[in-house]
Parts: sequence; structure tokens; C-alpha cells
Amino acid sequence: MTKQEVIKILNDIGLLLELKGENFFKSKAYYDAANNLEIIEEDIGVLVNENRLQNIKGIGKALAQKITELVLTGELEYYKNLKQEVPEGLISMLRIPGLGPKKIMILYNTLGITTIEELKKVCENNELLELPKFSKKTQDKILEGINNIKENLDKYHYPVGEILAEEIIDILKQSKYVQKCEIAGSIRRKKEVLKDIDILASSEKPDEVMNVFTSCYYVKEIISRGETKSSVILQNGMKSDIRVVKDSQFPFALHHFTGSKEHNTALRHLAKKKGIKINEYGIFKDEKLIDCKDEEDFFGVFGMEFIPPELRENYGELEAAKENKLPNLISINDIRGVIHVHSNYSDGNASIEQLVQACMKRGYTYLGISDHSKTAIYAGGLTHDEIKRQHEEIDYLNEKYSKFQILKGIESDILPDGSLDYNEKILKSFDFIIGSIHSSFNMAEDIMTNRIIKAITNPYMTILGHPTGRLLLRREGYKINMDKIVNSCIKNNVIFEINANPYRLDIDWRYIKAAKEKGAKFVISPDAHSTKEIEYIKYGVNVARKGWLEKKDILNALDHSEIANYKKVIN
DNA sequence: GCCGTTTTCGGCCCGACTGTTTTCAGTCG
Repeated sequence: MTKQEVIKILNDIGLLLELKGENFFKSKAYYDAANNLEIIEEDIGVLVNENRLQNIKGIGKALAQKITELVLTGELEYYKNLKQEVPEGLISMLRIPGLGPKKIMILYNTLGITTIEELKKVCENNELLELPKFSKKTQDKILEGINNIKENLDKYHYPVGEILAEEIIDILKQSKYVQKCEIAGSIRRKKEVLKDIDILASSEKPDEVMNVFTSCYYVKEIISRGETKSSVILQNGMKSDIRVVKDSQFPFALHHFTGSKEHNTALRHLAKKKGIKINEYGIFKDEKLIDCKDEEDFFGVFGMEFIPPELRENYGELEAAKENKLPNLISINDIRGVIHVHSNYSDGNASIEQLVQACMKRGYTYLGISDHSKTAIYAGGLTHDEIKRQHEEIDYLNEKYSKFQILKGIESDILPDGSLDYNEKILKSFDFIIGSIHSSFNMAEDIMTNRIIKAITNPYMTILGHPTGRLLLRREGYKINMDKIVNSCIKNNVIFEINANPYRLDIDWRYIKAAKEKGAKFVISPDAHSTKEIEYIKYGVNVARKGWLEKKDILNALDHSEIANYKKVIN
């Protein structure tokens, strides 16, 4: 059993224990253990064999024994029994807002509900009203939540699809029958959520390629299998399509299957005006094929420069490409430092020094620490004394690592009245302040907008953290007037965060281009709670690229010497 | 269930908000 599988089971046990109504700290122990396993780089099999699991923080005798059983036998008696006591289906019901362990167990114990489907039925039959503590309002809220989930049932977060797609491509590329092979569709366009995995290959023996694809380890079920196209359902439930074309057709097919639909339609429209027909097999003028060796040639036919896949959303890329005015998009290699990282002073699990070393290892030259502020008690928000202690430690580390720079920051809660979480004296002591909303999400649009604008006008605020508060596939952002917020940020020199956590990816790329044109600045922040999560930056870069951003638009593309004076640089 | 001890068990993640009631349990961040 792999480490990832162990982590999944530990987290499941935590959830099952919560449902069962066990002591919260007991489930927390399982989550903590899973979390700490995530960080260690050593092979879990080796740790088990050498009996060293208990050296890991948060793993004691009981958990070491359970993990050992899992790794050696692939099973765990304790987990099996737990699943018999508490049906696994109840875990998915935790995704419905307003439903927690207690209410789910009431539903299970009184009505015998074990799935979201069953819950939906009883809601529609008004059966919930008969239960104590369940009113019409609760029932409506649950139904609304179920409908939200259903809408997102066939959607996946970007990394889920990216990782799978890369592994499938690797398998295909090992086949001698595959000439070219690339990921197409929404993954190639770096969309924030995905419905399926599109793969394109070229081959002289398409049938052999189909064999490799449909018999691959990740495939659970074959929906269709033909000479040029096959569709499958993968082990995790995601759909995947492959198209196989002749090698000479590859550039045309790659463009066609990369999309988006809107981009393709607009381009076909343009082509038609010139008497040109486009499809997945070629570009045709008077029935005659115009040869292209790659996508650069493809766009060249229309007098356009190459359009990066991320921009193909019909957001003005065709017009810009014609005038040679596409942006020189930011790349991951342009990123010089990391802003918005939580240490173990609040709810992160690495020390500042560990974070510094992780940044240096990745070639970054500065790190902006931003733990939670005092209102975020659930996340171990920092008291005045802790801030003082942290700053002393940062001063010490800045001397120790003289070629690296640690900035003193805080992720300050924007309180319901729009004020920040500390008095002026404390706010003054930071190099930068990220203002974020973590409470009272359900405000009317104008009140919420004013709340945020009040924070933006606070002279100490540097960055607006996860500007809409959305959680992808789970929660809509709060209602705000983005136009007013953009204007206010620009006026007050407040930088927009592109929160790179793949479950957030907030601010949405659809807002970015217009904001940039007005003069907004951005920072790509991992919002990391461990050294590993620093890598989230790459997802933020995807979003920035989709929003047409260039190196000059991004705060943490500034180099080591510039960042010291970053306020002056931005202003 | 883990940790750190004052070594045998208490502390660990608390406070605001919501909805259902009318004083509080459950949810959420």
C-alpha cells in the first residue's frame, strides 16, 4: 500500500470517528498523523520495516501499529469494523453545508439514510420536518446544498486530472506505435476545474494505441472503442477520451481538441470570411489542404502569432494575436520568492527555518511569512507576544541566512466592520499585511463590498487575500462588486492575491485581464501550510497566465534586491 | 490518539454565528 493510500485511510478514519461522535481530539490525531506523513520524504515501506514510524511527530504506538498493518497487509481490521458501524456513504454527506456529524447521525439513526440520493428523496417528501431540530428552512438549505453538489459531481479539481493525465501520457509514450502524444482539452488550457481528460496521439497503427489506452491500469470501464476515438471511465470516476490521428494531421487535431469551443467557433468564423475551412483534419482553402508542421504554422495561416493554450477562451486572443500584441506570459521560472506562507506559529506544520530551507532548495530568494491573526483562534492566530517572538526569530534567521530574505507579514482577518485585527502599533511592525475574510460570509453585496473597501483603504494593508473566498466545487464566493474593489485596490496600491491553493484559485482568472488593464497588480501566493504546499505556486501561475499576466504584473517576480523596497517599487 | 511530563493523566481547537428555541447544540472557519 502506498503512502497516499495510507493517508487517505487515516483521514477517512478521522471522519468516521467524528461521525461516531468520538472525542474530537481523537479524530484530530488521525488527521495530524496523515498530515505529518504527507511531509516526510522517506519511503513508508522502509519506515515500517525499520520500525521507525514512531519517530514521526504525531504517530504513537497505536497509530504506528495500524499503519504497519495497512502497509504490510493492505488492510486494517479497525478500519473495517469502523465502516460497519458507520456507513462510508455518510462521509460524502459532510460536504453538504449545514450538515455536520451530529445531524448526519440523526438522519442515519432515525430515517436510516446512508446516501445523498436517499437524503434528497426524504427532503422532497418533506419527511425531514418530522424530526426534532429540522425545520423547513434547514430542509431547503440541505436541498440547495445537494443540488450544488450534484452540479459538481462530474467535475474535478485541476491537479486530480493533471496528475492522472501525465501518468497516462507516460504509458502511451512508451508504446512504439505512438508517434506524438499530448494532453489536450481543458487540462492543456489550465482550467481550474475539469470534467474529463482529453488525449491526442498520432500513429500509423491506431488500433494498437487504442489497445494500450483501454487496457491501461487507470481504466475502470470502456465506454466506447473505435479506430480514431475511444472513451473510458477511469478508476476515480473521471472520463477520459483519446483521439488518434495521422501524424500529418496532429497540429490541426491538437488545436481542435484543445479548444475552447468558444475560441474554435470564433476562429472558424474568421476563417470562413477568408474562404477557409478548418476541422480536426486540416485547414482547407478551395478543398486544398494547407500544410502545417505545428500549431505555430497553424496560427500563421491566419496571420496570427502562436496563441498559448491558456489564452484560448475567446477573451480577445484572436484579435491580439493578429496584431502581434499577445502578452509575454509569466512563467513559473519568473517567480523569485514566496509570499503568504503559514508557519507552525499558527496552523502551518513547518518551522520558519524549515520553510526557508524549502524555499532555498527550490531556488527562491525570499519568503513572506504570514500566519493567522488573533481573531482566527481556530487556526492558532498570533497574540501580541507571539508576534514579538516570531519577529525576533525572523531577525535571527535573516542574519543566519544572509543571502536569503524573510519578510515579516501577517494574514490579518478583515473583521465584519472592515477593520484589521491589530492596533496601529502592531500593524506598523510588519513588512506586509495580507487582509483576508474568514468569517461572516453571508453579507449583502453592498455591505460586503464596503467592508472590503474599508480594509483596502487601511494604510497598512498590502495584499487582498483570496479576494472572493470561494472554494472550488464547494462554495461560491461572497457577493461583492468586483469593479468597485478593483478600483479601490488600484487607488490604494493594494495588490490582488492569486491564491494558488488548487481548491481556491482565487481571484478567478476571468476578472484578471480587465483588472490588469486598469492597472491592478498581483501576487501569486501558495497560502502554504507545509513545505510541500509551496509548490501550489504552479497552479497560481496557470491562473495568472489565463488572466494574461506578465512578469511585470507580479509582485513575487521581483528579484531579491527589488523586494526589499517592494512598496516603493509597486507605488 | 498523542504528547509531555510535576510518570499517569490532563490538555489538545476556541469563539461567532445559525437555527431552533426561549437557553443552547451544532456547524464552521
